[in-house]
Amino acid sequence: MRLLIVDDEKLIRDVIKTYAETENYETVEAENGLEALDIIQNEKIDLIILDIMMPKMDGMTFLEEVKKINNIPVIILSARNEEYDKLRGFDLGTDDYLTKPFSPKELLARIKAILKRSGKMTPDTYEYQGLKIDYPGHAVYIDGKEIKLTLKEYELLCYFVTNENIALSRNQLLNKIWGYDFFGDDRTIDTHVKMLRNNLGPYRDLITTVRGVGYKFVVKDED
Amino acid sequence: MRLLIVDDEKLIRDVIKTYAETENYETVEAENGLEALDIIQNEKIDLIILDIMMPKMDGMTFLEEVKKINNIPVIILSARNEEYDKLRGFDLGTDDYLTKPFSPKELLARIKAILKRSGKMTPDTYEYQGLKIDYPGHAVYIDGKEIKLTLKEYELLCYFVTNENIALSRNQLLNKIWGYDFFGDDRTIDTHVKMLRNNLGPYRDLITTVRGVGYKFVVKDED
DNA sequence: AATAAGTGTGAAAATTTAGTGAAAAAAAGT
DNA sequence: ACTTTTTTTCACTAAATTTTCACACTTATT
Repeated sequence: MRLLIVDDEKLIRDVIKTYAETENYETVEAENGLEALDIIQNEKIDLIILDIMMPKMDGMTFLEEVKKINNIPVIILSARNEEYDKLRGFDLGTDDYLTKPFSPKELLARIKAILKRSGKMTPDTYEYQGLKIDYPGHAVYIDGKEIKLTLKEYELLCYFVTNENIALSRNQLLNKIWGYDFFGDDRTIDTHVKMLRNNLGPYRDLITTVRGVGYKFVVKDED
Repeated sequence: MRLLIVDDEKLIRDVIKTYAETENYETVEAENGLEALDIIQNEKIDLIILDIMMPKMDGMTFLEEVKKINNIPVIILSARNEEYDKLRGFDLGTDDYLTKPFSPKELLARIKAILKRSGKMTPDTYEYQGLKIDYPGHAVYIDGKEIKLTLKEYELLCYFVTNENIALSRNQLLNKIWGYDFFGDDRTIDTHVKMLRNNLGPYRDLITTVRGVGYKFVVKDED
């Protein structure tokens, strides 16, 4: 879950960021509407927290733009009694409104609520047949029995399952799991895939090789 | 029900006290954080009403201490428009926030609400097999015999048990237990975990290490 | 069939990480 | 002021993880 925090005051951004991170949300910050627009066009953002009072491109204008471009839910922050009326006209369908000063608890509660109803809740487990990943517990089970994976193997598996049926190049895997600053050997991945496959036992074939590209985690729809 | 009112202005304490008593709450007063800390360590308090702006030990510091020591719910009072970073100390669990000037009626409503839900939500003991934590008493028992833990060990254990089966990163532990302003060594945690494990004796294995991440308190469901 | 390119794999080497005891530093008691 | 306790840092070790690499193997191409 990635939240975009749009506020011109760094202090407020920081506070929100701090609390958001305790709930394991990733955060991205923007200090004005222009910056924010740029971000939502280039990154995947699940929810925007927007201070309506800002210099440069003000909140209202930004909000209009967002609603044109796509449907990311927005939580609007505003000083009490400020432009509440202006917001009337808005379709607050997926959105929420909060007056300052607000308690972080309240904000987090609303974030949770909105993400939930917009169907974007991160599930905390993944399951496919007898394969189960318990994300909070950092654990993987096969037919109910925990299998022990190293961190890299675990990360690899998680990345695979969030990209079911998509071929992932070695480069993609390196960048996402090892980070952009890894300058080692491509083939390191192969070794990790090997070990992951071994650990997956009966499910080892879910990871297929895409020759000349990389690997793919293949699952069949089970309707 | 005993409420602790922490505010440097006697006038406000008196107002709150008066109203609280109409609802048959007992009240205890403190005019600064130090005094208040002393009280919560020596008396049974069910709810704290805390003015965030105070001399001596200010409200935030006090709040952090309270949250470390035990789990008493807090209603925070604050002048409107006061800086938001003051909100930082929130434990988002059981607290509430109220801006001055507030109506006594509103305050009482929140008191009632919090006491109601904290009555249900905050059990005052934790038990798993022969391991028992007595929160109000700040004590831990193994098979009925008290074991003596240092404060950090106790805090660590409490945080673990409230996050059963969830892998906790060192960072998370540092932030939650040491506070966001601790800039020491990661490995300090390891040492404390070591000591906690030693003290847990037969239950030492409940704390498992999650390599590359941190630690996890693992309990098996006992249906 | 020969060749080239890409992949699987086992094992060794390099690196990282966690457990630990002991010392230093800080805090609390007396 | 002194002792005791708690907390933190640190260095060393053992162990686990990660990476590299050589060689066997597979697949695609000519």
